Amino acid sequence: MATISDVAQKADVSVATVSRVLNGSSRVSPETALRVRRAIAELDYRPNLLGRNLRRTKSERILVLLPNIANPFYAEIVKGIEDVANRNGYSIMLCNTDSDPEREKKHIRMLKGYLADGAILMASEMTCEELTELSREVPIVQCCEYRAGLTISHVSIDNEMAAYQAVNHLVGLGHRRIAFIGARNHFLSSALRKDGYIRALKEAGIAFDPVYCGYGDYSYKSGFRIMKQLLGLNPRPTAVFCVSDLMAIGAIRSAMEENLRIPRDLAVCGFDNIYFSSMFKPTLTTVSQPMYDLGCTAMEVLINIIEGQTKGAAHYFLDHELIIRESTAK
Amino acid sequence: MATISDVAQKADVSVATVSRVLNGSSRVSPETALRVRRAIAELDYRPNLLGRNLRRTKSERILVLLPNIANPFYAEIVKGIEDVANRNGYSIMLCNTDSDPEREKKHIRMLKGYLADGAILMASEMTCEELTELSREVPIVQCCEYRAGLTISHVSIDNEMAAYQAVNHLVGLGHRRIAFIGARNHFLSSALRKDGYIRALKEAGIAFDPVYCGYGDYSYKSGFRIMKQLLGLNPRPTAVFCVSDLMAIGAIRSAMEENLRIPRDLAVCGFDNIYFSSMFKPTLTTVSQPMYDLGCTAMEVLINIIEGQTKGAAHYFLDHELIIRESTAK
DNA sequence: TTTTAGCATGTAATCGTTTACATTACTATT
DNA sequence: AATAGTAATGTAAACGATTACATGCTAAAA
Repeated sequence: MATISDVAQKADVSVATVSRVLNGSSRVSPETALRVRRAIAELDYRPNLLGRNLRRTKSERILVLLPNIANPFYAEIVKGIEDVANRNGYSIMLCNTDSDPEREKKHIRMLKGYLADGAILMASEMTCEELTELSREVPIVQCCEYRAGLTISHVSIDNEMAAYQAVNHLVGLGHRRIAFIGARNHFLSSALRKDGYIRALKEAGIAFDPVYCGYGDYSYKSGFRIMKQLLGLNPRPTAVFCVSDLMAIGAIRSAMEENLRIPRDLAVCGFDNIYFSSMFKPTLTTVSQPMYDLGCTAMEVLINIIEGQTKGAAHYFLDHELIIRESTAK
Repeated sequence: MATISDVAQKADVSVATVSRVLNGSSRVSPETALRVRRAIAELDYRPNLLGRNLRRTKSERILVLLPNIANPFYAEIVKGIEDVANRNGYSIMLCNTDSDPEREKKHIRMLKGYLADGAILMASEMTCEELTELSREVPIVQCCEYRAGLTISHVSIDNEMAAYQAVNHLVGLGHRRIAFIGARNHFLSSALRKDGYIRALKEAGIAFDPVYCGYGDYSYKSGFRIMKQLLGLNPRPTAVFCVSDLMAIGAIRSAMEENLRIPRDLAVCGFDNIYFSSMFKPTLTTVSQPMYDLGCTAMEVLINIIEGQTKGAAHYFLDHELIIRESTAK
C-alpha cells in the first residue's frame, strides 16, 4: 500500500508538505495542496496509524474492559462511552475479561504498550495495589464497580441509597418478610446494596435475618436456584429484593414453578433496568441505573485526565430511579 | 516510561541484544540474558507496541465489526471469535457500527491504517463493490450476514433450510394460516428465510398470501407492532414465524395483550435462540444458530487468510437446530 | 601456528509518520 | 539598492522497536 513518500513523489513535493496537507498544521499553497490531494486520491493513500501514533505518542484509542459483553447492562454503558469517545476523536477497544484476572492483565498490557491512551474499567478483578500502580502509569477510570478509598476516579450510582429505596418500597406495600438475593463477590456495590437493604429493614423495625439472604452471581440461573431455596423456608418470604434483573427474573420463574402468583404471593424487585425487564411478563419493578449516562460521564472524566485537565481523582454519583412495574403492583 | 534503550543502557548491552532477549529470536549468552531480564524487571519495561508493530508491519489485532453489541446474538458469536483469536495470539477490537455506514467506514479506516491485521464483518452495510475492494486490500471474513456471489469468505447457517424446517414444524402441528414476520433490509438472510417460509407453505399446499407477512427490524418493538396488525386480520393467523427471537417475544406479548393463549390460540416460532428465549414464559420455540461456533469458524478462516494458508474464498454453512419449546407445544 | 567456523554482540538501516529548523524566493520597508 | 520580513517548502531528526550485516572472540581443525 502507498506510503507518504509515494504520495510525495507523485505530487513532486517533500513528505513534510504531504504531512502538512494531511494535518492542516501549517500553510501550504493552494496549488500544491491540490496536487497533493490529487496524488492521495489517485494512490488511495491512507496514513499508517502505527507510524503516526508512534511519532505522536498518542493512539487516540481508549480501552474499555468489561466482564462480559453479553450482559445487556454493560452494552448500554458502552454506547455512552462510545458516543462521547467518538465525539472527541477517540475510538474504543472493547475487551471481554470474562472476569478472568489473567485475561484482564493481557489486555492491560496493551494499554501499557501505548496501544491506548487510557482505559475505563468495569468490574475489574485487579487488587487495590495493582489498580493504584496502574493508575500511576496510565489514565484510568472505574465505572459502576469501584474500589473505595483509592485515588482513582470513578463513576457510579449511590448503591446503598438505591437498595434502601427499593426495599423501602416493599416495606411500604406492607411486606415484613423480605428476602435478599445478593452477589457473592468482593465488589463494593454488593456490600452497599446489602447495607441499604438492612437499613430499610431496621428503619421499619424489621429484624434482619440472614436466613432470608442468598448470594449468587447476577445470573438468571443463580436467581432461580436461590429463590427455590428461599421458598423452602417456613414461613416463606412474601417479597424479595434482587441485586440484578436477571436474578429477579430467575426468581420469578422459580416462584411461578411453585405456582405462586406474582406479585400477589411474592413481590419481586430487581436492579439495573435492563432492556428485557420491561418485556418480561410480569414486567419487573427495578432500580434503573442511568447506564448511558454512566458511560458518558466515565468517558468525559477519562478524557479530562488524558488531556491533563484534571489532577486529583473525581468521584461521581449519578442519579438512579426506582421503576415500579407489575412485579410489585399493589 | 522506559524504552528499549533505557534497558540496554542499564544492562550495558546494545538495543539489539535486548530485542533478542525479548523475542528469543537468536542466541544470547545466559549471563547477558539474565542481566537484560533484570534490567527489564527493574525498569518495569514494556515494549512499545506501536514501535514493534510498525517495524513488523503486523498488529496482531483483529477488528470485529457488528451493528450492536447490546444484541445478545452477537455477544455469543464474539465469544467464539475471541477465544480462537486469543488462542492464536491475536486480540480483538470490537466496534459498534450502529448500522451506520459512516461509523462503519470510520472503523474500516483503522483497518486500512494497519491497526488491525484483518476483520470479521457482521451485517456490514457496505456495498458489494466496497466490500470487494476492501477484500483486495485487507483480509476480511463475513459472519452470519453476507453478500452472495462475492469472492469473500463467509460463515453462516443455511437460512433457507432453517426457515423451511421451522415453518414445516408449524405445518406439522396442523396450522394453515401461518404468518411471517421478516426483516425489511437488504440482507440475504432475510430473503432466504422468506424463501424457506414460502417453500414450506407450497409443499404443504398452502397458498402464499402477502397479507400475512410483515416486516420489522429484528427488535422487540417491531415484533409487537407487526403482530398487532396481523391479529387484526380476518381470519387471523393461528401461527407465526418470526426471523428473530426478539420479534417473536414482541409478538407473544402482543398476542397476550389481546388475551390470546400461547400456544393454543397462536403458535410462535422465533429465530436465533438467544439466551433469553429460554427464560421467557412461555419458553420460545426457535431456530438455534451455533453462535459460538460461527464465531470460532469465522476467526479460524480469517487467520488462515492472514497467515497466507488460504487463497480463494471459502464458504461455510454450519448446522442449525430447531428447538421446540412451549410456544408451539401441541 | 595458522586457518576456519561459529557464537555473542554491536552498528546502523528501517518501518511511516511528524515537526523543528533551514532554505529559498518573494515583497515591503528604509 | 540594501535589508528585513514572510510565506512556501525542503532537510533531517526524531518516535521505539526489529534485524541484516559486520565484528571480535574463542576453540577446533589443518
